[in-house]
Amino acid sequence: MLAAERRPPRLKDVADLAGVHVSTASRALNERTARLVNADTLERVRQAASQLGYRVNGMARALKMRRSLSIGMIVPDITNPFFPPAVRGAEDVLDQAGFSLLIASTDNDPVKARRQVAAMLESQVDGMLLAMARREDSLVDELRAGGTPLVLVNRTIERGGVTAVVPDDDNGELQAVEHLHTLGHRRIGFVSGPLFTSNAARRLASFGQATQRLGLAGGEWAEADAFDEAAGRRAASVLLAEHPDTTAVIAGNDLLAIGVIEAAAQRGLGCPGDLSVVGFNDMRLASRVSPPLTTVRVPEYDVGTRAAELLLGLIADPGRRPETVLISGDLIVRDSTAPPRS
Amino acid sequence: MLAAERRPPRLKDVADLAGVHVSTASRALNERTARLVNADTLERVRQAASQLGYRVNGMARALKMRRSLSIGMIVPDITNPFFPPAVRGAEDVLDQAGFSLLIASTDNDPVKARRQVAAMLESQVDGMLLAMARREDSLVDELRAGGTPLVLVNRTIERGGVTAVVPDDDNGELQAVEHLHTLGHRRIGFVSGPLFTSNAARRLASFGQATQRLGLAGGEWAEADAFDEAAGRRAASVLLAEHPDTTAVIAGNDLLAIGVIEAAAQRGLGCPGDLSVVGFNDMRLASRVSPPLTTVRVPEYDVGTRAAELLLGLIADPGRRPETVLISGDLIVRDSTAPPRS
DNA sequence: TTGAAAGCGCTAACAT
DNA sequence: ATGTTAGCGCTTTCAA
Repeated sequence: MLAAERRPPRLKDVADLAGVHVSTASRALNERTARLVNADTLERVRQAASQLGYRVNGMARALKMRRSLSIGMIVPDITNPFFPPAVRGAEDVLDQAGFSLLIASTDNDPVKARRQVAAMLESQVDGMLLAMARREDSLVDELRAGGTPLVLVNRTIERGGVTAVVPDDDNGELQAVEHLHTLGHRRIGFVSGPLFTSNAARRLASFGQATQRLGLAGGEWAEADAFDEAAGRRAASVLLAEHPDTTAVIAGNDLLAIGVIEAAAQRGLGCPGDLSVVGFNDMRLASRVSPPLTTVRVPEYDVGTRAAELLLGLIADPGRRPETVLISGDLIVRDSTAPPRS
Repeated sequence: MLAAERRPPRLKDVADLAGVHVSTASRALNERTARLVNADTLERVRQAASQLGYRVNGMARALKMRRSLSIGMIVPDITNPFFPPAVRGAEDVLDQAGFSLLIASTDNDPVKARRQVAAMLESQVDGMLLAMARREDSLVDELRAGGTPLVLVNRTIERGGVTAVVPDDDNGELQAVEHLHTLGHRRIGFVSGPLFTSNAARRLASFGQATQRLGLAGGEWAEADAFDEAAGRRAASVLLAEHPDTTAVIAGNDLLAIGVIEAAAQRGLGCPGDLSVVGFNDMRLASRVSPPLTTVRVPEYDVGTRAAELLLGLIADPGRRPETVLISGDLIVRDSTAPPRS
C-alpha cells in the first residue's frame, strides 16, 4: 500500500540526516578514513547510517576506486566432484579478504570459455581463477597480455610462465605404478583424460616413465574424451578389448576409474579380482563407491585456498613473478587394487 | 618495457577514434539502440571498438542503468553433492539471460549467512537465490521487506508467501514408506536432517503420516545435526541402539543414508540384509556407492533452472505473486532395500 | 576537521 | 542521425 517506490538510501541521505557533507559521511563510514573525522560527528553519521539502513553501493565505489572486490572463477563443470571443494577453498580465502566470487562453467568448450572470460572482464573482476586451461591456450595468453591478475588451478599451460596451482602428477602416478608393481602387476594400462589438459598429459607421461623405469611391458593407454564415467567406460572398453592381458589400469581421475570398473564388469571382469584400478584425486565419496577406490589423494580444498592466496598476492603486487605451486598428495590404498589373479 | 601503465580503452577512446561523440558510440555499441545510428557510422564505431579491444565497463553501466546483471546464490555448502547441479542449472539459465552468478556458502551459520547476504546486496545483485533458508528465517523476511527479488531453493520458510522451488517431500517420503511396507517392513525408523530446515521437517512429518496411514508401529526417529555422513552415523547409532528391532531406515538425504549404513555396519548389521535404507535426492554417485542407494530422485539441475527462471520473472515483473513450485521425483529402487530378514 | 568540486565510465533524455 | 548535458553514487584531492 505504502512503500511507494522507496529507493535505497544513498550517502547523501545519510549525510543530510547527520547534518554533514557527503564527503564527511564517506570518510566517517570508511574504516580507513574514519579517524580523520571528529568523534561525535563520526557517531552522528554512524547513527544516521544505521537508522536509514544505509548500505554502500558497491558499483559506485568500484567505479570510483577501480576495484570491484570481486574475483571470477571459471571451471569446466562445477558438477564434477573435483571442483566444489576447490571452489569452496577459494571462496573461503577470498571471503576473508572481502572479495566476492563469480563462478562460471565452460564444459571444456573454448568458445564458451571465451564468452565467460569476456563477461567476467566486463564485470570488472579484479582477478581470475582459471581451472579450465588447455595446454595450449590462447585465452590464457591474452589474459596475461591484458594484465589481468591470473592464477591457473588444477590445469596449467604447457609453456609455463604463469602462476598456477596444480597437483604433483608425476609423484602421484609414480606412487600408483609402484603400488601396482609391488602387488605383482606387470601389464598395466592407462586410461587418460583428454590430452588437451595438462594433467591428463602429465599423468600419462609420468605413467610412461614409471612403467619404463620398472621395466614393465606395454604401457598401453587410451584417451577418454572427457573426465567422466561414460568416457572412462568407452576408453577402457577399447583398451581392454585390445589388450585383454591387462591386469591393472590407472585412470586419469576417479570418475574415469569408475568408468573403467564398469567397462571391466561388462567384460565379466571383477574389480579388484580380475582387474585392479587406481584413480586420481580422492574425490568426495571415493571411499564409498564400490569397490572403495585406491587413488592418489589431491587436497582439493587446499588447491583452492592456495590459488586464492596467490591471486590476492598478485593483485596486491602485480609485478610478482609467476610461480607454479605443486600440491602433492599420497596414494590412498583401498579395495580397488589387489594382487593379480594368476 | 613499454606498455607503460596502459589503461583499458573507454568509450571516449572509441568515439574519438571513430570521430563521433561518445553518446553515438554508446548507441552504436548497444544492441538495442544500434539501429538509431547511420550504417557507416555504426561500422566505423564497431571497427574502432574492435581495433582498440574495447570492452564496456560493467560497473559504470550498472551504476547508470541500475542493474548489475548479476545474481547472488547462497548455499549451505557447495561441497554437498546436492548443490553443484542446482548451481549449474541456475548458472546455465542466468548465463543465457546475460547474468553472472555470485556464489557463497554459509555452513548453515546464520551469522555468516547475514554477512554473505549483506555483501551481495552491496554488490548490487539484481536478485538472489537462497538455498539456505531456515523454517523461521528473519533474513528472508528482511530481504522480502527490502524488495529484493528472491527465490528460495530446496528449502523454504514455514510461513510461505515467498517464491520457492522445493522437492515434493510429501510424495517422496510416501513412496519410500510404501516401498518398504510392500517389501514387508513393519518397523521403519527415520533419520532426519536438522529440523530447522523445511525439508527435514516436512520429510519427517510425511514419514509420520505415511507410517500412521499404513498402521505401522513406532515411527521412531532421530535428528541429525547436519546433512552429512557423520551426522547420519551419529543419529542412526542412537536410533538403532534404542530400537534394535528396526528393519528399515529412511534418511533425510543420501549423505545421511550413507551414515546410517555405516552405523548399521558398526553394529554388525548389513545393508540391505539386516537393514534396508532409503535416501533422498539421488545425488551424483548415489548409484555407485555400496550398496547402490534406493532413493527418492530429485532432479537437482531442474531445481536450479526452475528457480533461476522464476527469479528472472520476478526481476522482470516485481509485482508477480509468490508461488511455491513443487518439483516431484520418483523413488529409484536400487540395492539398499530388500525384504526384512525373518 | 569539514566542505567544495571533480570525475570514475557510462546511458539517456533532450536539443539540434 | 548525432551532439549536448546531466547524473548514476561514490571517493578524494584541494581549500578553507
